[in-house]
Amino acid sequence: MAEVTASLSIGQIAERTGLSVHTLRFYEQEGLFVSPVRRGPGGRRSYTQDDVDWLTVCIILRASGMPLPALRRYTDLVREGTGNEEERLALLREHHGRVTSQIDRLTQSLDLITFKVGLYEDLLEQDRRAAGPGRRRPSGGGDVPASRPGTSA
Amino acid sequence: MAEVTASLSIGQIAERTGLSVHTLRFYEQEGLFVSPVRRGPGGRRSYTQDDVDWLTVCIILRASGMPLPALRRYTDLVREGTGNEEERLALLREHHGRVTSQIDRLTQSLDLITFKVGLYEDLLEQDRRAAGPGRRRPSGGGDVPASRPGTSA
DNA sequence: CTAGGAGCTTGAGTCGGCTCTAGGTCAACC
DNA sequence: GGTTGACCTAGAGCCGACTCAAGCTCCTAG
Repeated sequence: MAEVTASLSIGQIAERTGLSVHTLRFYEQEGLFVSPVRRGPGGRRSYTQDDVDWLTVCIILRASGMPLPALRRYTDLVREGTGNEEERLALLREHHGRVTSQIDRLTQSLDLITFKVGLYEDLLEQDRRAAGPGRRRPSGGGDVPASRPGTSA
Repeated sequence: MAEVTASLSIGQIAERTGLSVHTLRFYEQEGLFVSPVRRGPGGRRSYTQDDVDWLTVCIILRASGMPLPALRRYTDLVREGTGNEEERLALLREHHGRVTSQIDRLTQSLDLITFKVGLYEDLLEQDRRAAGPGRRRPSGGGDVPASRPGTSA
């Protein structure tokens, strides 16, 4: 129970968020802070734990592909205070949709990749088993050039 | 059984892959075709169904975030023919890992987003129910500025 | 015979999201 | 009192992946 509202330097924020100091200044410029960043002696930025918490949310939203303009809009709404919850909800729902469909796309892609990995594993496994008697297998993993057209996996 | 190895124009390829003609030429320049794109009369590019199949794979790999250099490397390996299956497998496995961890990250982010959507839904629902007797709720959805520090959702 | 439309090449431009540089202030330590 | 080291500003640069522009060649239809 020592630090109640300790003020943190940009370097400390960088440390605990994983963002670079460059990025922190850039985000500030982009309006991604709910309350204007205070300044300490010498004009140095001074942050609070609240800023870290907000940045944590921002980082998660960015990591899930929310574009900066959307994030800025959301920040604006929060900064404006209560009364615009419908719009915040709409924004979050839209992003929710984007993320789920992105997960779907990735999952589908993953199917193909897993399938191809399986093909190559089998192929190499067979090669290894046929290694004693000097056999040479001429076929590939579905990607071989000059294979029968229309048979690519 | 009409078209055995019909040759397709760049426009037709664009149509059936969804890539733009610009992008097709760009991909060619980037070495993303297994066999060199043939040319028809007047120097026009002429593609086959095999190219479409390969592009389909490329599109899926790109959609799952494989960078162009990796995709080029993979293409190179396939072009070289049999003998490098281990490296192809390694490449695919690495990408497989990237994709699964990306899905994990997105799924985690989705948790937060779903949670926040829930908060705002509840909040608005309460507002709606309290609408008769002229009550005004002063609190937000976990993002409100000037809420108690450390309580942001 | 000419007007469109599809294609060609080279090279530049765009966009999102950082990332870095240059040149300066300031406080603290040796 | 000089040299770090963290910070400041304004603005340029970079990277990945396209995307477009200018100026040309064809072919085909009216």
